[in-house]
Parts: sequence; structure tokens; C-alpha cells
Amino acid sequence: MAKINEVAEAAGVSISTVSYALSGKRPVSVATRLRIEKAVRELGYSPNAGARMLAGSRTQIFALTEPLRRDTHAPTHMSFVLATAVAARRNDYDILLLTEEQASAGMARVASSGLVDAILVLDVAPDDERVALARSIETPSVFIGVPDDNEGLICVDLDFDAATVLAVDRVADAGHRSIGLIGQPQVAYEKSNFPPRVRSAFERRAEERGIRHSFRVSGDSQTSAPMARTAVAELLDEGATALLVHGVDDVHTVVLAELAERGLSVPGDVSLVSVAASFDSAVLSQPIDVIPLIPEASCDLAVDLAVASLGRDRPRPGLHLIPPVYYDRGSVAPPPAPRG
Amino acid sequence: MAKINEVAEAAGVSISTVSYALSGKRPVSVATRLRIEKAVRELGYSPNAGARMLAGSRTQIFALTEPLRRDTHAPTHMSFVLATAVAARRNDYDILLLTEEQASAGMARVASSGLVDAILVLDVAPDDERVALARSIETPSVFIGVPDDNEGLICVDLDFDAATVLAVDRVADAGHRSIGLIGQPQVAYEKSNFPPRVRSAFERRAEERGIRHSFRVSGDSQTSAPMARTAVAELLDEGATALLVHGVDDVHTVVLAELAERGLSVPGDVSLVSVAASFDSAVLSQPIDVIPLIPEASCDLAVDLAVASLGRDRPRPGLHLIPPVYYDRGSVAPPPAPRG
DNA sequence: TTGAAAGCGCTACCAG
DNA sequence: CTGGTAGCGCTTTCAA
Repeated sequence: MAKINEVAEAAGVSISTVSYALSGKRPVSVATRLRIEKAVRELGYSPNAGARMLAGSRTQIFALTEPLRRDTHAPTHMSFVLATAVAARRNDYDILLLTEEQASAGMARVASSGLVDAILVLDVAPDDERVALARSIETPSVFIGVPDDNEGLICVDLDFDAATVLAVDRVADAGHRSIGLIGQPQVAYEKSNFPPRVRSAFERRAEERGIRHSFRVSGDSQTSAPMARTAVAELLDEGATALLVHGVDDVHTVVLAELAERGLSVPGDVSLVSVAASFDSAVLSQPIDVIPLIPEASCDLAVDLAVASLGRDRPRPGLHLIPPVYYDRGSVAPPPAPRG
Repeated sequence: MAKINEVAEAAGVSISTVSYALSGKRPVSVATRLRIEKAVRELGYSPNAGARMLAGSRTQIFALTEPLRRDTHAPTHMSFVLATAVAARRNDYDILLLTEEQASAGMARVASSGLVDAILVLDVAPDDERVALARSIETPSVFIGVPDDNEGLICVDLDFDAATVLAVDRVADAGHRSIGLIGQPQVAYEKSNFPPRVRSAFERRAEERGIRHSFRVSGDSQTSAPMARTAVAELLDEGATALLVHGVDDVHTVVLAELAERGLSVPGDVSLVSVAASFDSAVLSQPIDVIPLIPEASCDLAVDLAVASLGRDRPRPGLHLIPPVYYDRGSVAPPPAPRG
């Protein structure tokens, strides 16, 4: 807990020179810089955080608000939190966790006390209450996810629309005339922002391509197995020859198991594409075409935007959608010839 | 972003009176207090975090270090993080997230910059590198979990030893002479601190009671189903009439499914006790006796200790073990009469 | 290339 | 019960 004046003394220079040598905001001769660095090392000096916040205008802290709902999928959520923390540290920022019942309260608090330089908003709901708050405070905020009313906000996300179109087109191009979508649990279509986007893009694009389409939700962690099985059964009964899956790893596992039990091969009998999966699809029992949702991509971009919003030319508000990438793993083929 | 002098001016008092009125560290007449509160409200005043840190000696921030290993069980982990955050807020503290490859680096950084008042250590390994660091820094730290070398540290945890003894005794008292333990995935016995404690307490207590015992690991999330099934099969083959389960929800589900498939009823044919489960056992298909590991209990205590370690009479180092509680749900009965 | 010194906004001591 | 004010440790302007 040495202080800057001790470093200055030890190096035989003034306090300001030490400060500049460390921040690099003013040229310092090599000789003095070396002496200062030596003193810093020997004293184990590290600038006091409170003093920096007060004197400088940066706290080097980002808030991360995440209203952890009961139905949040923990592994996915953890990936995003971790990716955000890593990206932040890479930019010399720490993450302050805001997990409260009333999400806005914590946000308002850290904003008005100047504890953080910017706020990263996770787990965005379609009608998120944090939207209004974000507009009313000085502290810049970046949404990881797109709320319905996003006018004037900076939002980052995978381009779910384009991703879904990519998937529909792929199976349509392969010749499929009837496709199904196995989606998220029902609650996700009310509380979360992206499942509805996938669903509507799916239906719209299928219409545009003139192919039959049908949609089913999957269950939550307790009911995912039976619901996903039922979904597969119903979609196949309706004549679907290709399935898009928008779900967590468990749902994929169940879908594959159900197909296997029915003696159906992929892609021989049924084609399969995973849309916006944020887990490593290598854990599945067989390779599946995937258009991944990569937490690191969203979070890196969000942090970059947060940092930029503190600088000279701030990023302009709007949607920053990440272009989808299609990974071909061989799970899409032309539909089997109709029997009979 | 009003400042304290504006509040003072608006209320017609001195700066110090405002400060004392807000902190309560000095009596203030009701009349002036009311004027001050009014001014605070109207100006939307909220003290500057950096200034408080610098002037006061508290940052009102706790660090939470969690080296998120690949094999971490996300839902359990999230429960602990959430419980910690809630407990911290209740004490007017925020949580700074430290998730780095080299866990010690972040810890050292926030300690030496005075960014946090104390450090909460999660996901403790038997030979945790953070132990040495904790001893070398000024900032108090509280371990949630017990490392092998815990001399001089403040550690909080469920009393796994007592919990396991409670479970063994229960089935032993019911008349079982041969019991099995289905434990965590293999890796947990190397990287985590509590699974070995449950296992050794199980073996020791069974010896003391003079009953046969056998142990099996379960698998990770990908292999839990087959491994847990095998474990059940092997333990039953060895003659176990009661099973203790120390695992996540999935393991319990699989154990119950395997017993059901074998046509064995609980507790008619096999008795079952869940040891140190941190999930809500109500999600299981049938009620099971449980000695729960309650994240809130550990985290509340840890936060209390962290707060106390900043006060006048700091808690003395040592293990703060939470006494186990046995919840009887009717899954333990005397063993069936031996057939033949 | 370097120094001196004025704050940053608050807490808490010393006076009254 | 209330005020004045000296720092807390650093950043940054102004001077040299």
C-alpha cells in the first residue's frame, strides 16, 4: 500500500512525473522512467482506486446487470457473464455484478454514485424496464440483446433474423418442402427477446420460399425430454423432412435420441440444423449443421462499444447485429423420395 | 450528479452536517435532518463513490473470486454467486466479479489498489493457490469452502462430515448393514474440496458402525446417466440396501429411474438419502430424505464474517461449519427381509 | 523533459 | 447540535 509520493521520493522525481510515467500521457525520459519503474516494483506500488476515481474521471469498472430469472438457463448465462468479464479485463475494466429483484434500482444506484463508467445489460426482456432507465441516466449503457423498444439504445446481438433465414434457405435449397422448428420453452417467448425473432423469421422466410412450416416449443429443464420428443413426433407426422432446432444442448440430445429410436437417420431421412446454439455442438452424439450464437462475439463487441462510448467519438445508437456464420457438418441432405 | 455542497446550500446547513445526517454518525436535530433529506431528494443527490472511498476507509465493495473451471456445475455455481450478491447488498455492499485464469492475479490487484474491503473466495480447491495469497495481503478474505491447508483462514461451509455421519447413522439405525455412496464425478475428488470430505466421513462412520460400505463416482453432465446407472447396479449387486447420493439433480433423477426400471421401490426395497444437495429436491419424481447444502446459509454467513472482519472485534480465523439438518421425507425404512 | 500545486467530493476531527 | 477545515491519493493544468 505504498503511495505515489513514496515512489516519487524513491525515484528522486516529482509526483506528477510518476503519474505521467505510469499513464504514459506525457513523454518521460527513458532514464527517469526506468528509475520510476524500479521504485514501483520495489515498493509494490499500485495506485489507489478511490483516488483515481476521484481525480481522474474513470472508475475502470463496468456494471453488469442480470436479473437472473428462475427460468434462466444457467450454463448459457454463465458463458455470457464469463465472456463479458474476460473482455472487460482485456480493456482494463472490472465487472460489478448487479443481480437484484428490481434491476433498475441497482442500475440507478451505480449510475448516480459514479461507481461505474458504463453499464452492460444482460438477459434483456422484450419490454425491459431497464430501457427507460438507460435513457434517463448519464452513464452509457450497452444492451446485449434487443428489446422491443430500442430507439436510441446501443444494442448488440447475433443477427437472429439473418441466421434463421440462412437455415431455412439451406434446407429449402436442398429440396425440402416442409420444415419444422423446435424452439425454446414457452416462457422464453414471453420473457426473452430473441426466441420470437427466430420464430417469426422462420415463418416469414418459409412463406417467402413457399414451403410448409410448423413450429413447436420445447420444455424447460424438467420437461424438456418429453416435450421435445412430442415436438419431433408431431412435426414428422405433419410431413416435415427437415428440422431446425433452436434450443439448449439437452433439447438437441433428445431430438437426436428420438430420431434414432424411430430408426431415422440424419441426414438420410431427416435433415437437421441447429440455429443460434450457444453451447459447443461437439458434445452431441453426431455432427449437426449449426449457426452458432457465440457469447464471446457479442460480449467482446459490447465491451468495445462500452469503451468507445467513453471516448472522443462515441458510437451512434442503434443495433449492432453480428452476421451469422453457417457451419456445415453434413446434417443436411435432399429429402428422401416420398414412399408410395 | 449533485454534490454534497449543493445539498448543504439548499438545506442551509454546513457540508459536515449533511454528511453526518446521511451517515447517522452524529446526532442531527429532526428539523435539519428533514430539510437535508428534502434537499437530497429534490437534487437527486447520491454521494460520489470515489470520494467516499478516498475520504472514508470503506469502498463498500467485496470481491468475489471464482475461477470457473470447465467442469463447474453451472446451476449450483450460480446459486452461490446469487446468494452472495444478495447477502452483500443486504449489507450495503456490491460485488466485484473476479474470474480469471490465474485467480490470484485479480485478487492481488484489487487488494493492492484498495478497490475492495474484503474478498470472498468461491470454488475452493483442496490445494488452492489463493490460500497463500490470502495470507500475504492486508485485505481480509473469507473462503466459502475449506482448502486442505486452512491454517489462519476464515472458512465457511456446511459441516459435510457431520452431514454424512447423520445420513449413515440414519440408515444404520433403520437396520441397514450394507450401504452405498454414489458420489460426484471423478474430477471433483481432485479439484474440489468437499467431495473427499463426504467420502471419507462415509467410510469412517460406516466402519465405526460396523456396516459394509461401498463407494462409486458418478459421471459429468455428458456421462452422468450411464455412470450413475452403473453405480446403482454395482452397489445393489454388492448387497447394498441403502444408498446415499451426493450429486446434482440429474444424478438423483437417474438413480430414481434406474431403481424404478428394476422394479425396486423406495423405501420398500431400497432406502435413499440425499447428502449435501444444493438444488430443490422437490423437483424429483418422488420425495427423498435430504440433508441439504443451502447456498444462502453459507453465503450469508460468509458475508457476515467479511463485514465483521472490517469492524472492531474481527472474527478469529478458523472453520465456521454450518450444522447439517436432516429432512425426513420418508425415503428411509428398514431393509427388506433377505429372500431365501 | 520536469515540477508545483490546485482541485476531485467526501469523511471526520477539532471547535464552539 | 452545528460549522470549519484538513486531509484522503491521485490527475492534470500551468509554469519553467
